[in-house]
Amino acid sequence: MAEEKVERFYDWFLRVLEEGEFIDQRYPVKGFIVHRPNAAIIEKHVYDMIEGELEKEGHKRSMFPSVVLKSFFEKEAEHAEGFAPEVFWLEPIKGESEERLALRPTSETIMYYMYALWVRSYRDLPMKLYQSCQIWRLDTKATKALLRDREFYWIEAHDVFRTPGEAEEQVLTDERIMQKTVWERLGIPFVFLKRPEWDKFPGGEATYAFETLAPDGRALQFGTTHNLGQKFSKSFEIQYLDEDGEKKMPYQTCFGPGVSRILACLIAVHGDDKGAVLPFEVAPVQVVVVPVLFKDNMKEKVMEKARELHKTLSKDYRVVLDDSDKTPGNKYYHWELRGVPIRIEVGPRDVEAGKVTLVPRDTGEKKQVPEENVLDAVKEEAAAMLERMKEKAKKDFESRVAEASSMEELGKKLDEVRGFVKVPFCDVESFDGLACADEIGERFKAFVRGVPAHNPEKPPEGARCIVCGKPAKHIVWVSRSY
RNA sequence: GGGGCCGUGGGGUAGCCUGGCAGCCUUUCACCUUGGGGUGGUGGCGACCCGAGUUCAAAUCUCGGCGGCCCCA
Repeated sequence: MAEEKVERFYDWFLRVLEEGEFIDQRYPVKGFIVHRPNAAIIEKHVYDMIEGELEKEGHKRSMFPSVVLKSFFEKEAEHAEGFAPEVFWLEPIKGESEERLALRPTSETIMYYMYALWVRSYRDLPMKLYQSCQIWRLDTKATKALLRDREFYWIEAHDVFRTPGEAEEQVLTDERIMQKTVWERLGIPFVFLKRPEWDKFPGGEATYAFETLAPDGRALQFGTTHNLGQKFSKSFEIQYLDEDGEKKMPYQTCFGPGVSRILACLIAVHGDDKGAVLPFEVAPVQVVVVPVLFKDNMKEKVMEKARELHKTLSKDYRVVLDDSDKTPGNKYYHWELRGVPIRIEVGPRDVEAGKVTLVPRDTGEKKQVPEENVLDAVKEEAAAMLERMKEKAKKDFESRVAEASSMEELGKKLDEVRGFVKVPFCDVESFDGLACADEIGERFKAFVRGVPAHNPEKPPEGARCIVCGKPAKHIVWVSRSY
């Protein structure tokens, strides 16, 4: 299956994105790409989906400035140090403040200045705001379309709580939001990993990441959520007066689902050698009607039927009638590349039988359905298709998680399964394990991604770190990554 | 920071070594033909990264610049 996708993933990926008119990367600035309608419309649906869930969980939409004062940026020391190499700085404006401005690489230091003004009383808490926006990070490594750009689109939700327990609870809520959207509705399987101590968000107490697997075996992080503890409330002086009349510092979390990355995951996880395969809910075109015309007396009848179908289906769905003069086969390839979930063919045979031919994108299996049932048939097929896509993706993901108990075996398994390899490891909860992680990095170009946030596996009795041989405290997930 | 590779129509490429009308595939446009898995044909639009040098003549050789990609620290 899908040789090209696996063997030369990025070539395949770029070909689908460009030929399918999802993106155009000819804009001549490295790391900045154009999201064409086919991409932007999917991204809009992904935004709607996640924003909807955030709002159900009590978040309110807002919009903050995209520039940050240097002095604000530097308030939280670890944060400033961590992000400094990736910041785009603006030239100071003549005649105005001498202080430099940065384009936001993330918005903590912008939003929390305001939070300090807004949070007064325990009655103001919890405060839960999100914004959908783009951010800029000057990544010096090789850029890769949608996977590693210098400008990307995401949502960031920033929450403020009275208690550390509420902050911890929010991390679980964030995970549930991703389960309900990225997995349930988009069919992208993922693992929710707590990052090692040395790989935390700069300025946070704990970092959790959502990761799926690209076909080439590299982990693809499409979101993170951080428990910030009181680090930012301290440096930004966010305080509230509690019921007992005491001034207190709140606890914070922030959650960042990467919308462009989720689009990349959709293409990477579900695509095949013919191109993209999109979940019905987010597809820019959900159904394409292809009339099959012959130069005979049926021609007009077929066209008429096709127009009728287009009209009927358009009541409920995003539909295109492809009445161009290309041949049918050509149209099939065209729409398959773009990932259109359902194709409906109408030809003389169908018209005579009072039926239409319905073809789901994932299997390509044609079936005839009575034309009066077409709306229901599309609805049913869309649901069935999502279930098949989920099942297939999940099976693939699970088949690419392996275990190893030595360095040699780790190297072997990484190549073999093209995915995650679980190994006994000394320590990810302090910097003690960093040297071991570095060695894994050096030998295999693979990284200790962390341990599952829930029910982490316990190392068996007497298990030892595969690098240093000290007693293993954890079973960690290792993989190459984007 | 060190090393390597490469810039030719919208996309992919040949030509470069050995200087001589820039070829092919794809895309796109028009017309005809075809139409249940990329129909065939005719015609059209469209390119040598920039600058200087050598030469009768430069995509090709030399020098400089700009841009992109890859590998290593």
